[in-house]
Formats: sequence, C-alpha cells, structure tokens
Amino acid sequence: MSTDSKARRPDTRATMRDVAALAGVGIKTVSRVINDEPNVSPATIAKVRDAAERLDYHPDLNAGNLRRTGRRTRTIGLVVGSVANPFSGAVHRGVEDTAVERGVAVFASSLDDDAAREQRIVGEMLRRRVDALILTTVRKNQSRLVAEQERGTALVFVDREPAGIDADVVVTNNAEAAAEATAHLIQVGHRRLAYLGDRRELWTAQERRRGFLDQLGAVGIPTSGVPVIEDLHTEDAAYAAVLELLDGPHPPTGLFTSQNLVTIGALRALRDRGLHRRIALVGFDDVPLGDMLEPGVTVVAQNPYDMGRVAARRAFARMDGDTGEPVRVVVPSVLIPRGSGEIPPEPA
Amino acid sequence: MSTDSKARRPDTRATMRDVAALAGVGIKTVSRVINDEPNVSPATIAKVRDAAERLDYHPDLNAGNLRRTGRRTRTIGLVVGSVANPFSGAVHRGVEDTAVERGVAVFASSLDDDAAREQRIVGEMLRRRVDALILTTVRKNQSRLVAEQERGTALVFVDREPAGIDADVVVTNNAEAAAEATAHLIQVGHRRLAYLGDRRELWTAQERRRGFLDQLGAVGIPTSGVPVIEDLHTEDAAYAAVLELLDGPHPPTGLFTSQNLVTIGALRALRDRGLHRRIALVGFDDVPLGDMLEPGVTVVAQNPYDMGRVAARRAFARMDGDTGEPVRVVVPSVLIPRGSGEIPPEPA
DNA sequence: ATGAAAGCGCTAACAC
DNA sequence: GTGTTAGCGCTTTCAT
Repeated sequence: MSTDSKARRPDTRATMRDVAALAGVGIKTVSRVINDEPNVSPATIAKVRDAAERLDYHPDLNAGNLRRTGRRTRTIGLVVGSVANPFSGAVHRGVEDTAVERGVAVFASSLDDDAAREQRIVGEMLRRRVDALILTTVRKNQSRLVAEQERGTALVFVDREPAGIDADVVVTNNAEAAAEATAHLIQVGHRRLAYLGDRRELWTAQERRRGFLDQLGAVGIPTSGVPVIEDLHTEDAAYAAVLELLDGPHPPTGLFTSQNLVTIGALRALRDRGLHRRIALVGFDDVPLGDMLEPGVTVVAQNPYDMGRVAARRAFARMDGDTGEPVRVVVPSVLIPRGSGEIPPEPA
Repeated sequence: MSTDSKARRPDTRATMRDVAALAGVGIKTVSRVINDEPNVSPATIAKVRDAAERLDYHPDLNAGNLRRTGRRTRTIGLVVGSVANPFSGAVHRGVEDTAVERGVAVFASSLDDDAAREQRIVGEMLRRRVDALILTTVRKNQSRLVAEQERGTALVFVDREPAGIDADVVVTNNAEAAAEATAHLIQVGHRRLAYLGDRRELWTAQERRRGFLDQLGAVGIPTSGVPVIEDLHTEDAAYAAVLELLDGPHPPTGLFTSQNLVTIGALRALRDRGLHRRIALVGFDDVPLGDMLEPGVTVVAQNPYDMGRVAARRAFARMDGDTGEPVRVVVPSVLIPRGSGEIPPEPA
C-alpha cells in the first residue's frame, strides 16, 4: 500500500468542446445531439456521436444543470433512521424504484435518530441542491426547512409527522393500529398488559402509546397501574426493561412493543426466562422471519415499501408543479396473528 | 390534489454575489469566508457571515466544484444488490459511516443483479461525476470501467471480484468458508449432502460451490452423486428446489445453502415437511434472527459492515493519492454453530 | 487583506 | 440546421 502524496489525475476527460472540434461542428450542435434536441441533420448526428464515442465522452450533469432551465439536478435526498434497518431499507427501495424510472439519483443517509446529525446531513444535501428531500426526522419541529421549501425544494415527510411546516406527509395509522393490537390482546383475555415504547420525543412513539392507552380506557381497564416503559431505543434496552418487568412483583400477561428493535429485545428476554410460550406479545412493525419463530410473532405490520413509493410520488408531483394543499397519506398497517399474540393469560 | 402544470419556483436563492453586495465586499472575499480561507480580517468575516445569515445563503457545491482544483464532488456512488437486503444494508452503512466523517455524500442504488440496470445506474453516477464508485457488480467483466478509472475515479469492488480490470477488491473468503461449513457437516457425520446455490454467473456463487465440492473431495466423498442445484435467485426458487430434493428418492441428510435468501427458502421447505429438526443445514451469510429460530440456524456469517468500511477506506485512500498496486482485502466469514448444522444424520 | 477578470462545462437566447 | 454570444455560481489567478 504505497502512498504517493500528490498523485493528481491527468484529468484527460473529454469536454463538449473537444467533441465539437473532432466532429468539426459547433459546441451547441453537440449539445443538441447529446440532449436529443431536434433540428440536427442525421449526418451531423452521426458525426457527433462518432466523435463522442471515440473520445469516450460523458456529459457533466452538474455543469449542465448550472444553466439549465428550472435548475433541476435530477437528484433527491432520502434521510432515514438507518440504512441498515429493514424498515428503512424497504422505504429506500420504494423511493429508489420510483426515482430510477425517471433517471433521478438518490442520496441516502442515516440519522440514528440523532438531531445534530440530522442538521448536518440535511445541510449537505441542500448544498448539493437536491430537487427533493424525503425525510424521517428526529426533531418534531421542522420550521427551519420552510425557507428551503419556498425556494422550490420538494419536501415529503415519511413515517413521522413534523410540526412548524406545511408539507406532504406519508405515515401509517399509528394510533389506530396500536389500538387494534391492544384490542387483540384484550380479546384473547388479557387484562394485565404492559407497553414498551421508543423515545418519547418521536411522534410515532407518542401515537402508538396513545392508541394503546385509549384502547385500554375504551374497555374500562384502569391505566393507572399499567406499566408504560418508554425511551427504549435499542434491542438491549428493551431486553433489560422486559427482564425487569418479568422479574417484578406483578408481571404482565401480555406485552405490546411499539417498534421492531424493541420487539426483538422483548422476544429475547421472554426466551431467556422461558416465558415465550406463556406471555403474549404483539409488536408494532414487522420483524424479519417473524413467521418462522415459535411461536410466530404477532405484529401490526407496516408497509414501508409502499410508504417509500408514495412519498417519492408525492415528491415528483411537487417537482412537476403540483401546488395544491399539502397531502397527508395514510398507508395502513395490518394485524398479522402468528401465535405470540394469541397466547391466553395464565389462569390465576 | 390540484395539479398546476407550469408552477415555476421563483428561484429566489441568494448567491454569493448577493451576499457580497449586502456585505459591501467583493465576491472573492465572501468565497474566502465561506471556505474558511485565511487572510480575511475578523471584522470582514463578521460582516460576511451576517449577510449570509440574513439572506439564508447556502453555497452551491456543484457550481463551486466546477472550477475547484481536483474537481472533486465530495460524492461517491454505491451500487449493491438491493438496498432492501440486509447484507447490502450493512455494507451501505459501513460505507456511509466512513463517508459521513469526511462530509462526503453517498448515492446508493440497487441492481437486482440485472446487468442492464447495472450499466444504466453506473452511467447515471458517472454523469454526476462521483469521486469514487463502490460496486457489487453483476457482470464479471468490468473492462468498460478502465477508462473511467484512468480518468481518476476511484473504483472499489466489494463482495464480488471482477475481471478485465485492476482495482481494489474487498471480499470474504468464500471458498474457504464454504469448505469450513462443509467440513462442519461432515464432521457431524453427514455423507449425503446437497448444495443449493445462487446464479452460476456470480463469482461468489462459483467460489462457494468450489469450496463445497473441494471439501467433499478432500475427505474422499465422491461428488458425482451429490445434488448441486444452482441458479436459485429467490426465496421461492430455493423453497421449490428443496421440496423437490426432500420428496425425491434419495434425500440428503444435510444441506449447504450458499446465500441468505436461499437459506430462508430452504428453512421454509424443511419446516413445511416437518424436517427442520432432522435434516442439517448450514447457510452462507447470516440470516436475521437466525439465533432465535428452533433450531438456531448455523451459518458462516459474513461481515458486511466491515466490508463496507474497508471498501470506503480504500476508495478514500485512492482519492487521497494512493497510487500503489491494487489491493485485495479479505474480510473473513466465521462459522456460527447454532443448532441446525449440528443435527446428526438419521441412522439408516 | 481585498478584489477584478477569466474561466470551469455546459445551456439559453438569438442570430444566421 | 447551425453557430455565436452570454452567463449559470463559483474558484482561480493575479493584481493591488
């Protein structure tokens, strides 16, 4: 691994001017050919294409966009929790599939739900003049972006709803689906439930908690004694919290876990105590191979791929000139019973 | 959702010239302040920063890069199988973590192992003048990229080794790890094994198959009668192939699956036949929650996050002027026994 | 310490 | 059909 400090590339990259010279035409004619503009004779087109080929010419999109009408970079930015998380990966894929059809490239970046990182990364993308930004934000208040939106950058929030800004939003039915999960546990016979949730500051966590508690209230279960454990942001934190709950004086008979890492941590804890067939669990957000565990993991599964597709479509609609009122799209989650959520409470 | 066809943004974006005018200085002075160059008086710095703040000025990186020495865009491209695949996600995260430290943005794109798509996507990235390209390619021959490499674009191949080009490569020890997995099954007592592999054209699939067969040969098991089923590219294809094998006249007592989707398909097939506790399985590449299935899934686990980090570091070393010989880094896979690979063959 | 002029690679506007 | 000129927003070079 020899290191040569000042190795500079020869930068022997052909420019449009080079192609024009070789083809014996003006630079604007080359531009016309490269961009498939009309009013160039077939013979000239052939000459230019041949010259471009021989010089291995590749147009510089960044240079072209500098002057081009509308100033689009044909580039969008996607900001998610972590590109290594399956939920984010599916959103990403949905966005990408929509973008690639249009020749638009996607910058992707992870936040780890870190507000400082959010600011840095959004700044980097803005400096690169992305046409649109699709965001799963940490901070609730996104008023900093209002000015950018007014300058023409399409903004779509996905998964989490922001405040302080009017923009398109694509979310799942968090509260309703959480209530449905809770109702499912209640219907199986559970009365002693516990809630295990993500960071309180996250909008999704608040919504899911609300759905859980509202449903308890709706069927007349007093919520005062119900363990509501929050700010669980990792598998390990969830694992520890569930162990503490199980080892406590009044362990619940059923668990509602509000996020996939929390679900996994809880599953591990149940297994370590040998209780995974005796204590019920319903998780929010699907878990990889959740159907192959024993018992299978009952979840309300989101549809992250569709959320990504819808978000990207909203972004492109805005870029195409849609100036209508901000749209709020709800991509519903569905309850998938697989076993863990159908375990009845133990007779007391 | 009202659509207004020709809504054009007012493009009221402040430029460096605007900031210069408001601050009452020359444009070059603004440039110095924005880029933290020396030789500006503190008072001038303050004036400029204040003006930039008031205009909500954000420099245009693409415009700046046009003239800047070295012509770096501070942008790299990552091309993987699918951003929705956990292996690719981990590679991506490794690349991103390395890039973000340097203020470099990452374009990520999925290939679905489609050669036509590979060409399109690489072209899009080149047009955007990425400083480096980190690739998990479909095609073995990558000589098309030699010219681009000579023009100064750093090229790093990750996971799969290319032909027709001299470039840095980051791979796992495919053949050795496959042999290790096979040896593991043999040691448990298996003699009737089967190989289930990905598309033959993929370098990794070839290597893993070679490791499997070589190991059988090394211990004197004749490979002629061993089922070698290839070109399994989806979970469903693997599922069907394994069912066929199990329902055949001489079902194997142990399976080696050469890729994570294949492993999952095989697991489903075994379960559907109620054989998951009776037929052994070792998979290549880890499977999400593989430790929580019953039995746990024995795998040779790759280290995709490290592969991403190492690949990105190689790319940055090249961008920093390393002109040494191409480097080949092997990030080893490790065998993780969890149960499925330790099932002994049934007594005959 | 500061700025004027030239130019990066391309497209827009307008000639011919 | 085709070319010329100007200029996108910035950095470079070189003067002051």
